[in-house]
Amino acid sequence: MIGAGRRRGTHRPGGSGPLLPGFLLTAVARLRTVAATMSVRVRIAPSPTGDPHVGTAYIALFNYVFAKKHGGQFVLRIEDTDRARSTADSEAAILRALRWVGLSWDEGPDIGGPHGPYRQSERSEMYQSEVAKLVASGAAYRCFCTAERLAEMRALAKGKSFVGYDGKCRGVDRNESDGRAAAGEPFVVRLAMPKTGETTLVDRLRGEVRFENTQIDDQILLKTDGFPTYHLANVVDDHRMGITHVIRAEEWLSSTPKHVELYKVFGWSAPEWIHMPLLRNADKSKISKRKNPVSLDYYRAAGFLPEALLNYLGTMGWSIAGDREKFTLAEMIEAFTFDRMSLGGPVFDLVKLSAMNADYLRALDDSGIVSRLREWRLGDDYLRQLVPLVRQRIQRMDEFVPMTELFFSGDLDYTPVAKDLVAKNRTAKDVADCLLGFVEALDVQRDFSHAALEAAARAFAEKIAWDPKELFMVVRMAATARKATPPLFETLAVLGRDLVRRRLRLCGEWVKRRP
RNA sequence: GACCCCAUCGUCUAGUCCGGCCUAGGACAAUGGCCCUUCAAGCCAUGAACACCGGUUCGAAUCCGGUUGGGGUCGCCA
Repeated sequence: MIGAGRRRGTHRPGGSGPLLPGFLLTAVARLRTVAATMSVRVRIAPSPTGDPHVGTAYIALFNYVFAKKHGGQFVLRIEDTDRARSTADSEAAILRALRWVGLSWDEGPDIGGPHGPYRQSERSEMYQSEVAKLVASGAAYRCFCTAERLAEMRALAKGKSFVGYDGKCRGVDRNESDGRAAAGEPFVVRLAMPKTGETTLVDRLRGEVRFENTQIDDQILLKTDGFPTYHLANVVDDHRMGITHVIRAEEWLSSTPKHVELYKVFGWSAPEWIHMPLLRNADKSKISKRKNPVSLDYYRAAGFLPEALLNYLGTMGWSIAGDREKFTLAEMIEAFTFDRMSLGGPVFDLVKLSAMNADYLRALDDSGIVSRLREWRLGDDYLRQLVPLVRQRIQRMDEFVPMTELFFSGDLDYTPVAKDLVAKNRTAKDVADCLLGFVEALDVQRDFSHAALEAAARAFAEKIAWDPKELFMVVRMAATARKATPPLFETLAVLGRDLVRRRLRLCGEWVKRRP
């Protein structure tokens, strides 16, 4: 039943009963299509908790293209409900990176729009008032369980078929619940999922997907701190912002029934669901920073052209035609349809991306390449950062290029420093663990000034009980493949977080692999 | 483990909806050659896949079922 006609356009939720004659059906379908065409509104909703992710650009691209194809709007919304991890810095980096790849939005936190604010942290009252309605109607309830109890519960459920929340507080009497809340006892609010039956949804790419309700636990909607979880905020905002199509990564598919239930209890009509395949590492697991560079800033720093990256992302799961893989954004919009999606998770392949980048680079004329090089690292700004690092060392200008070569390279060859990398009192594993551990520390180090880096390095040295000097030397060699360099932290600061982390990780892995 | 999704060359994919035109096409990578002072580029060529089993059918990569395999989710993260 599901098999027939799925994933090839023919699939449309809604009435198609045999009650209408064919020509009328066609007319209705046409009307519906026109209506949908006029009203398409989609969004990308990144969480500002880290580096701008290549997966965000991927999903944003398909949202953008779909919106433009149908003359609709593409909205950028910031999902910063995780107060502990969200940073303004990360948000700015995400916007900058998205703009760098060539995407733009019709509404967003930076440009405003009729459905603002576009930052969830500024919409708290909306979630509060919406969730109050659910509690009043009994569709949601307060849960007073402590984190400790939940952890115990999960430990107990390990290996069992159901591992979600056991519903303990669902039976708490309303008066008691009100009283405890009034008395200041901390609580979260959970959605009271139906305990029987099933929830079905129609995914544009897969057709009907069904879930037994017994498999779905009572999702937290409001956290103890009063902030909403993704599930609540996303549904409330999508509804209020008039989002018609939710185009997001497949990892959301299993929580979609919770969202479907939320739309139901709110009495709102749900958007169309479109779950995109996940970008993968070479081993087919979900793309991750340990196995792939995932920061858009890395791709920029590594000299990829944004239009090449965007084109490549457009070939991930989608094809414009059987024998064609190079196309512009405009061509993609022109040709776009979800009917040409394939659902196997595409492996993100740097080698193929590089080949495509080569095509784009070589298609430029000479001065085109020159201006790209200037935008990249051969501009005054970058050169000026280099000068303080070499002015004490330079005697003639002809030494500048060889002296600063490492600031213009990508991945390095560590063979020349191989024997020095692992000191006599250390094993290769020590050094690799150290490097990889330091990279993890740098992942959350947004301030990349030399002073902040030095503080971070000293703290890390203490943590792993290494002499700071030894750590500094290992980091120096990993970041530069040399033993003699300009001052370490100034060097790292100029190289930037993406290049530094990439080199340190590669060096760590290289050391580990070496016999 | 439970639930959900997926399944064509090593990788990205075309073909699958509407079964025959598929001795399965293109691209990246690989290999060999041509070109060339060298390298790169370019050009030519080669190897490389319908996961498996069963069913439906005159005919299946294509439809159905099962198996296997891979992935995702199971957070007061998104």
